[in-house]
Amino acid sequence: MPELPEVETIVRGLERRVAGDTIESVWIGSRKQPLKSPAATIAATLEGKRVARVHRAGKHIVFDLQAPTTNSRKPAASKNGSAQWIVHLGMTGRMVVCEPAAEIEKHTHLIAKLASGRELRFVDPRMFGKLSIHREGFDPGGVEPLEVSEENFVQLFRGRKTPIKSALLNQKLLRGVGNIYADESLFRAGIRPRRRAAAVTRQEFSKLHRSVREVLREAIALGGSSVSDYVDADGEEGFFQLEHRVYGREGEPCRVCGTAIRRVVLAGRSSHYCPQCQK
DNA sequence: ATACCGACCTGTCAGC
DNA sequence: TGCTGACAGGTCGGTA
Repeated sequence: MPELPEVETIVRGLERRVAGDTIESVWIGSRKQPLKSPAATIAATLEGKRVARVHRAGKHIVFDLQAPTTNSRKPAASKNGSAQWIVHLGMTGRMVVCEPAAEIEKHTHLIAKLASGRELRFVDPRMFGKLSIHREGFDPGGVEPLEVSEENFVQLFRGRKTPIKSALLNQKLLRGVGNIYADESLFRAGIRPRRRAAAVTRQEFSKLHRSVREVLREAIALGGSSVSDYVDADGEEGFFQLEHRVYGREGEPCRVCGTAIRRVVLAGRSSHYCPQCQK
């Protein structure tokens, strides 16, 4: 489901709705698949903590947790009291903020009861999502596409023999770009997905750097892409799917030149491009 | 290093 | 109506 713009939209919604709230108790389902840390560790870490901030690192949602402030001054409290809850939504994961009375959806794997009376739920049918706990300073590696300079961007890919699209999807290089935004960025930059990164010119990299950031910014502004079932923390759909120029448009006319959009499989993923506009 | 493939899961949709 | 196969926003590990 979620790439950088979708996760960013969800994070903004969560920050607005649960930051400052306190997690009173946690229920975790019996499925082990979504858990990267043991259920007992997750539950024990979340319970009693205040959600100080919700932010994003690549496609990961990061909840900064802190122990509630007390009157007593314990030197160790601030150190032991902080932790991070990391949520990766995989393909179909969703974070839902709702009233306790709301029906518990199938594939609900975690429910956190909040002091405000609401609940924060993690729902994920395919269970490719992952929940984990980190002490502090979580870093998934890679650089943020919206922060990287053109120089550093070029350095990431220079000389690699891998197809440029595979490189864009490599989260250890650039974090947050997934299948949709890789295809859309390459279209705007006029580069075919199979081109070797090493064969991309400096000028094309410059264009790609701009395209990636432009596509991500526009997508965030429209609340992400709702292709099948994506909704944000408020249950709202995004609208960037209406702006897709190649993704999911196999056989349809290119919006620029009218040529039929092609689909090929690259690294096991559907890849869409215009054979006329992209070289 | 790199690239391809299956595995991990469930759901949906097109075609017969 | 129901079966089958292809496909889905992601990542990991194995193998050549």
